[in-house]
Amino acid sequence: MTKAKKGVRRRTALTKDRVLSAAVKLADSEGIESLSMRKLASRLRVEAMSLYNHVANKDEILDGIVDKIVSEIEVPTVGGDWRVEMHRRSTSAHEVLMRHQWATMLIVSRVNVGPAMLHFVDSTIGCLVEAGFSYAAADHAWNAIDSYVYGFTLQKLNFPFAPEEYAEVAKAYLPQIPEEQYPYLHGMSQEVIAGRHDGLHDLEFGLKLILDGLEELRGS
Amino acid sequence: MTKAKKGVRRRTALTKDRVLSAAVKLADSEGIESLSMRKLASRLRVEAMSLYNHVANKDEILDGIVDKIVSEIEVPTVGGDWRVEMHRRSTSAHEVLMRHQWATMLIVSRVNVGPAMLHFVDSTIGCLVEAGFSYAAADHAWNAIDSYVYGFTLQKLNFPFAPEEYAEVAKAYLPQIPEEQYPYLHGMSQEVIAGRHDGLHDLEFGLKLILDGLEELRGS
DNA sequence: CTTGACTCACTTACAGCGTAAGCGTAGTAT
DNA sequence: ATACTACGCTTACGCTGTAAGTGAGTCAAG
Repeated sequence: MTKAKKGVRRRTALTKDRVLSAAVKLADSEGIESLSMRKLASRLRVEAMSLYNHVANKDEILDGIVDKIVSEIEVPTVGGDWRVEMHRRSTSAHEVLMRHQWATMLIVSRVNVGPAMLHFVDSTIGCLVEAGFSYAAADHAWNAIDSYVYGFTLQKLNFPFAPEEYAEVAKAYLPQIPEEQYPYLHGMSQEVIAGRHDGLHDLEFGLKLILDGLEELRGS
Repeated sequence: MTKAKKGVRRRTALTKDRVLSAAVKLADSEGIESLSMRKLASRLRVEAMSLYNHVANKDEILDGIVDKIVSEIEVPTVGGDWRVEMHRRSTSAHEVLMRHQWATMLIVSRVNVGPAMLHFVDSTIGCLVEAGFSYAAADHAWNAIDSYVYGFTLQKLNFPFAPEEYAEVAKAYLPQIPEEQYPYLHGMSQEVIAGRHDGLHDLEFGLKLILDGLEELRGS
C-alpha cells in the first residue's frame, strides 16, 4: 500500500467517474442550475479547478451525466415482441427521466453519442427491424416514439402543480380565466373543479395511439 | 410634440414592447445564450439597468418573447373540421418554432400563461370540444399532440447535420459505429449511405398516427 | 539515495452574468 | 416656482466557467 503512510492520509482519489456520480447527485438534489464547477468541487472536498484534471470542461460533465442516466433506462430486447418492448422502453424512459428531472432537458438540447445512448438506440432499431419494420420505418417509428416521450415528460415536469391539488388550483385560478375571453379553458376548469375530469395526463394515452398506428403500418 | 426641442434630441422612448422585440431579434440572430441584459441593452443603445424600468427581471423578458412567438402560430378555428385544424395548428407551430430556434426550449421549460398562449390553448380545446370530444378527451388529445410536436421539434433542432449531408456524414462516422457493437445503427447507416433511406424525419409521420388514433377514439 | 518526470490539487485572475442600490436630469402637474 | 415622477445612468456584489501558473506528492531510473 503506497498511501496513508506517515499519517499523510491521501484523500480518496478523484476520478472522472466519481466526478460524474457526484454531479448526478448534486443535480438530483439541488437542481441542474446548481450544478456549478465550484459547488460540485466542494461536494468532492476539492477546489473547482481540480475537476479539470479529470474532465475537459463542464460540457463533458453534462454529456457524462446524460449518458449515466440513459444507462438506467431499460433497453429493448432485440427479437422480443416489438410492441411490448417499445412500451416497456418508453415507460422505463419516462420513469427514469422523472427521477432525474433535469435530464430530459439536457437530452433534447445536446447531441448525445455516449455509449449508453448508442446502445439504447441500437437496440431500439434492432428490435423494430427484427420485428419486420424496414430500416426507414424503424427510424420513423423510433423518432415518433421518442418525440412523444420526451415532449410528454417535459410538459409533465413543467407543470407546477401536483395532481392532488388540481381541483383547488383550478378553483383558485378560475377568476383569472374569464368565461368571455377563454370559454373553453373556463369550461375545462369547471370540469376539473366538479371532479368530472381529473386533469391527469397519462403517458399511455398518446403512446397507445402511436403504437396502434405503427402496428397497422407494419401490417402493410 | 414635446420632444426634440432645443436640439436636445430625445432617444426613441424605450418601452416593454421595444425591449421584447429587440430580445426576439437578438435571440434569433445570435442565439438565446447571447441574450443577456447587457447585450440586449447595448442593441437598444442603452445601459443594462435601464431595461429594469420596463421589465421586472430577465424572466419577464423570457416570458414575453415566448408569448410573442406563440402569437405567430395559427390558432385553430373553433367549429372547423377538428382534424384539419389540429393538423394546421401543428404544422404551423412547428414552422414557427423552427424559425425561432430558441423558442421550443423556452416553452417546455417554463410555465406559459401569457395571453397568446391562453388564447392558443383555449381555441385548441374549443375546436376539439365542438367536434364532439369530451373535455377530458380534448385535454388528452391536446396534450398528446403538443407533446409530440414539441418533442419532434426539439429533436430536429438538436440534430447537428443538414438533410443534404446525411449520406456523407453517415459515411464519415461509420468507422465509429463498429458493426459488432452496434449492428443495427451500422445497418441503418449503410441504408443511408446507399441512398435507400434518406434519414429524413417528418412531422407528418407521427402526427398522422396520433390524429388517426384520435379519430377512432372520437367515433366511440 | 538522489534525481528527474509526472500527476494532480492548489491559488490567482479575468471576463461575463443578473441585479440591488442610489444618483441625476428632463418633463409634467400644481 | 416647486414638487413629483419617469427613466437612464453608474457603481458594486456575488455568482459563473476556465486560462495560467505553482507546488507538493509518488514513482522509476541512475
